[in-house]
Amino acid sequence: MGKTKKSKASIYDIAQAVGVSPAAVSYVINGKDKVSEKTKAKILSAMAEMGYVVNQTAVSLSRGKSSLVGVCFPLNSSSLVFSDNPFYSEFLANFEKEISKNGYDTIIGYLQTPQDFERWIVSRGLDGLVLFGLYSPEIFKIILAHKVPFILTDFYDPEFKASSIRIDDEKGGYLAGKHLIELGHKNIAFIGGPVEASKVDSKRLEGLNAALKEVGLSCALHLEAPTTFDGGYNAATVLKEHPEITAVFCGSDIVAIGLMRHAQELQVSIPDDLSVIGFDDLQACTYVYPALTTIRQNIPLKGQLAADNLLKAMKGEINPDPQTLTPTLVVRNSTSKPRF
Amino acid sequence: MGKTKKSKASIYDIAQAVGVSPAAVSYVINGKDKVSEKTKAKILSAMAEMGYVVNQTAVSLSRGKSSLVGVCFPLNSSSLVFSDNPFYSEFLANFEKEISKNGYDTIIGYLQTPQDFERWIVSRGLDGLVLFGLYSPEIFKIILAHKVPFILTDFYDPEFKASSIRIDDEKGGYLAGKHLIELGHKNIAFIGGPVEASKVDSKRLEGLNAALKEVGLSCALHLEAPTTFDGGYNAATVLKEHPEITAVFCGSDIVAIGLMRHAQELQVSIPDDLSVIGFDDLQACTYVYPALTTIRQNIPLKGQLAADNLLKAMKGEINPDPQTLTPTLVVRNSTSKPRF
DNA sequence: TTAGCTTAGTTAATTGGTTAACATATTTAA
DNA sequence: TTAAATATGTTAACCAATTAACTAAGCTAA
Repeated sequence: MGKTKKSKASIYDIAQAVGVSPAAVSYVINGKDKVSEKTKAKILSAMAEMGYVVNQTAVSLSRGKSSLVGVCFPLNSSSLVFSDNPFYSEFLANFEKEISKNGYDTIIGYLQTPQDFERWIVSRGLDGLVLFGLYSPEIFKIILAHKVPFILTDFYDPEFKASSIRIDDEKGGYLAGKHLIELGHKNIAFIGGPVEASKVDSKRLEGLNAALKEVGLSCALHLEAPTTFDGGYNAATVLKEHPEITAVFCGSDIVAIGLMRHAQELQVSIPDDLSVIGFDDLQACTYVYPALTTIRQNIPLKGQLAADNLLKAMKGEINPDPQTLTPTLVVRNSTSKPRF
Repeated sequence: MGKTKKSKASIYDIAQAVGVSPAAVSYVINGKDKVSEKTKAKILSAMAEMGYVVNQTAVSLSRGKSSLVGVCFPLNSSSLVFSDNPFYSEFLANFEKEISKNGYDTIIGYLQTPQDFERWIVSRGLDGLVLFGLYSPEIFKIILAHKVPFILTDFYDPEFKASSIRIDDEKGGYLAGKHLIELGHKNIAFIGGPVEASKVDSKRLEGLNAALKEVGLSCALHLEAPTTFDGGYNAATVLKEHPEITAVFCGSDIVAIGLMRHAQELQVSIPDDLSVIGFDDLQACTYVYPALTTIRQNIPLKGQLAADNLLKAMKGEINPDPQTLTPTLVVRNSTSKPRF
């Protein structure tokens, strides 16, 4: 057996080895210009030799900053949202990559009650928060009360003085409409979430309507359906009763995928009998047959921007205007000219 | 303006308000039986009134335990793995749910170098680690050197004295083979990852072979393909040249989905001309047409077991035998009797 | 020459909670 | 009636950093 090495070297150990005070070591670690080059070199080499790694816990306690940010996925919505959607893995990976460059670590939470939230935020002393979608007023009260910088994703309310990131849903809807119109469709339907629940979908519908209006058309049919595979699946039966409709714009890819699936089972050929366009550009768009034409949002960019905005927010730079990403049209095989 | 409340109450504040020592407050918080009911009640009510929330950072520092566990997704593999696979969101959600019940928070990391790893583990003082798949020997050396309890997921090496969770790949392969045999198939192909890279897939192939051997058959064709949509897509051309093959078992759903897609483009009808069975049971299995028959692994259970095993490992209870989950057959519409 | 400024450090309080060791007061047992 | 045991606390060292305030030596300029 060799010497029993202490499992972790502290600045005290380094200081003792070099023969200086712990403060000197701390100054070197933090790049403060208070130590001579000679001493600095000695400290640095002792640190390397002894395998020194800073104890973030101690730093957090003494500085009153945790260098920890929380990303929260609410549990009150349908659990489908998380497991269905590669969106979250992809967002998280890109967010983490960016925020970790700045020395922050990411903690995740699936919280339900305001009490859970408070415990989570306060006990860990989170420096910042990323919130998805809508939370209850009680939860917002907690967040606001503790003055934790936070950013909103896929949700925007002018009432909140917070940075937020969203996609230009209206423009997305417009692009979808334009695409269908250019293909020659006249009777276009929209399938989206219940209006009061999904502001996002109603914006997408507005965009569609704007495109239709430009050419003197209007939405032929507006179906409400939950934002799930089954929601789209069930909508197919209604569509089957409206043979005059030659194209559908779905507020989400997942709905479009469910719709296509059932349509095919009902002998409705896509895109020959019915053109379908979605929104999001999930990976699954390329798996389905025919591959789904859709409006793409750039998820990696969203993750990166979320990190950038949160970093700014933590410095007190809050941009009350939502940061809006521009969606793009991705044409695949689920849309074509109408038959007649 | 009201009174300027201190932003966070500490045990000192509580102690002062009640007129006891901070230690008494600490004992109450930790349920130590050292304080009279009367005093305890006073402390508890002061805590409630002053909105006391424990400072985990201070607890971590003084106890030398962070109550933080890390879940690490390696970056060196194809990024597809993460964004393609709802597996990770789903695993994470269930893992977090279970581990948070025991007072741990989850921190995520996408680490690359051994140095990144070391900084991550040591500086936050992580109490435990969840690792996915295979890491470099240098990274394992770091982990072992710091004696952090960890568990392995989807990877098992008897060399490591660590708990691990995997699925019974061999049994899964057997179930797939059995299903195809019972449908009457005689010429069955296998598509999987390169043998040296994917131990998992070779186990699955072994299971298939075992089932075939029971009825005096053997694998008609073994194709190697990367575990991606494109890997499956490209394999379809080879299969087209082998009309005698009536069924394929793919080592992963994603490969099966790519294969089905191209097969349909090549006018190979599924399941009439070719039965396809996958492995994993991704959500996408129900999106594709026809819905994919597959071997299911119970992801929520996997997340929960990962948490349970990690909790045990942190108590020093390491089970060197891998914990093996049993896969099940999920029959959908991509498999049927062969035409002839 | 001497007051004043740098440079290169050190000292010690602070962050919030834990816990071993100690101190009384009260109960119990002999 | 005492000694021992129990109940109910308090004190203070400790965890690993940070940082304001202090110090001493060396240098500069008038």
